[in-house]
Amino acid sequence: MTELSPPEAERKTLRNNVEGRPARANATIYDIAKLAGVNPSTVSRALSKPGRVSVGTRRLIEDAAAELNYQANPFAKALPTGKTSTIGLIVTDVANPTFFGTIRGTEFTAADHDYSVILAESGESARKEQSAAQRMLASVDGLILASPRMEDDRIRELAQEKPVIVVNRDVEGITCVVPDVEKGLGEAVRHLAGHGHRKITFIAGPDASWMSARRWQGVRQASEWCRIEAVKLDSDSPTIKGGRAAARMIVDAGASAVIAYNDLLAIGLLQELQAAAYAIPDQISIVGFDDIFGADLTTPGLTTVRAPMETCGMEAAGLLLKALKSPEKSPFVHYIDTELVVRGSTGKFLGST
Amino acid sequence: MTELSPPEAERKTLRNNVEGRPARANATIYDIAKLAGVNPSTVSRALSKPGRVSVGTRRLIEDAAAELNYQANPFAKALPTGKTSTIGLIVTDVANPTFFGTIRGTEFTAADHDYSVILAESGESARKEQSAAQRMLASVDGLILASPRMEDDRIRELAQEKPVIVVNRDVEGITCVVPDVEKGLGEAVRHLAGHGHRKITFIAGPDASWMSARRWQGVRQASEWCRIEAVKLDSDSPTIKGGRAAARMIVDAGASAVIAYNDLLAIGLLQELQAAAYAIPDQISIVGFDDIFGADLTTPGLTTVRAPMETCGMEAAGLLLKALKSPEKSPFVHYIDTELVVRGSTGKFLGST
DNA sequence: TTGTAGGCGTTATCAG
DNA sequence: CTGATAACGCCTACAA
Repeated sequence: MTELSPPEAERKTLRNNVEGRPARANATIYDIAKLAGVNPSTVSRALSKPGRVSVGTRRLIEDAAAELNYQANPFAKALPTGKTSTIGLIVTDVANPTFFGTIRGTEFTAADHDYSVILAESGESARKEQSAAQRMLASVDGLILASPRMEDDRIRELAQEKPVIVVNRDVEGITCVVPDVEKGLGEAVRHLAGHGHRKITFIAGPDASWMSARRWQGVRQASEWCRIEAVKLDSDSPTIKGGRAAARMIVDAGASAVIAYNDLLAIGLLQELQAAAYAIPDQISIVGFDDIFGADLTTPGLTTVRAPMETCGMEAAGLLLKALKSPEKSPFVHYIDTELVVRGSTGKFLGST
Repeated sequence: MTELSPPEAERKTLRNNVEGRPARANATIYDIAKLAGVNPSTVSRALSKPGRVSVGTRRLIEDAAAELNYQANPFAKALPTGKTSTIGLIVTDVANPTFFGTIRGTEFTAADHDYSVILAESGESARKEQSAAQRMLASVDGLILASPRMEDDRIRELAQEKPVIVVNRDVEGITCVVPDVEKGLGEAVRHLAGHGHRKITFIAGPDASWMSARRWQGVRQASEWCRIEAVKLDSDSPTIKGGRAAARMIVDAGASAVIAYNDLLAIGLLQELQAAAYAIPDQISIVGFDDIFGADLTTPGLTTVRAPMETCGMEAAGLLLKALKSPEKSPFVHYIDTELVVRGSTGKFLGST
């Protein structure tokens, strides 16, 4: 099933080397040096800081490198310099659609700058998150923490070792990228108020989530401004299941309009309510948050506050890269605008039962 | 802007936190050696192959390591050994829900074995994919290619350098993990046939996609077996948009039942058809493939063939790790069962118009 | 069982 | 501008 005959000769040809050496292992600067007739250190220089070498030898070296199909060993490179050309990204849940955008954005701008991203998942656990971060620390130039669950102090400790960018949360002393919930939530509340709703129910996410607290605050403020009432209800988990479970609470609370901590919750709510023959939005209006993939797949489509996570990911990676170049900018919070996306799950309240 | 005063003394203090210091710069085996009063090489041994060292010194060393909060430098470790404890994962599109499962499964079992995964995206381009693979090659122990777009030969070339596992495609000579479309598709076709459909239209994915070809083949075979007709139609892109665009074709083709290359296509189709006032499934039955997140969010829910991608990811990572331990198992294709998930988008054909 | 001495592939610091 | 030569942190024969 595998090859039988000795590909010996063939191999030798493949690894075209000065003397037919086992060019197997990637060529090194020594090989190049030999081929170009210069000193290895000159090769290193020519390759890393061209300009500090004469044009002649430079071409010579570049040609040799090309011929040998040279590929610098990233580990050897990282050893003396400490720079790994890698950034670490930790998300709480790889399978949570919220993070797809973040992952993608990060990957995108990282690749764009010839950086690799190594990905880890914390599974919503502060402990796992921290150990993942710790493990990563040694092999990356910097870290992006998406919706971190660990304490502020831990994050600051990390940031003392390597540059850290936090997404989706505001940590004092750390540069953060966070969707500016106020704008979108303001739009949402006004939208609801404009449709005659006098009271808004907010379904919160996990207690540990900074974002949840922030969103609730946003809802409350906007409600105050609009002179309508706002109450908070807790959920088990920020998932579709959690949303379904929360449905009864909502009904019991006599809500006519609810804003959920996230789309998953909102979708679960929508499903359960519909299953119980409630008319959406006629009897209850539902607003989600995030505008994840699938938010427009429900019937009616989910009205939601869009948080452009891909932009956040790109922004975060960009900031991190910048921090790697010029150290120690004073940290700041970078806000990304959110906006209301109106679909079918919200409308005028047409009475109960 | 850098430090002014001689950090000499300070540094000394910072390191070796015997006195409760921060232990700033990572400790090395030298530090441990000093603290434990042994030779660095002994430390190395004690840490990597305990058992080749006396219990006494071992404890001594482990304690010292713990105290210094020692963390081996992965790069220094990788240099002499060549092992990186990292596996590379390349997907065509990070934002495509199909891959979420793969990513997650891979990350999961990798982390479980103390491996990191570094992620790259090819953007559907064989060229970008190959360059990504090439770049990665140097920094990983092995590679997982999810739905690769590059040619078989290129993949085999890669596999000659480092172990490679392919997901979602069958490449001769390479260990692959592929959903066994036959079973699920067979169920789907029988399901449709059982509902009176005599002709099935398959909407294909990208030409370059091995999977698309395979699925079409599966549909054709099952149709033959069921004695019904099967025709193939091409799509622009395997996305919701592509699905919407294909709607007219479908109608023109007079299809009563369609099986789409993937769920995205199916959802797009569903949306567009509904927008044109077609009744689903009364006038047209729609079957997707993958059972991505969101497939059950549509109304009616999408009947689809579920491909358990998370399992595939775990399987792939597992196989790769195994290949890393014991080299050169003969490659084989590992099939993962697919199954039909019946939801609301399929049913009896109730006549046209 | 433990210490000695090289080496892994690059970069960086000096001289020349 | 270029060539020696010493790190970088760890591994591994080989010797003691």
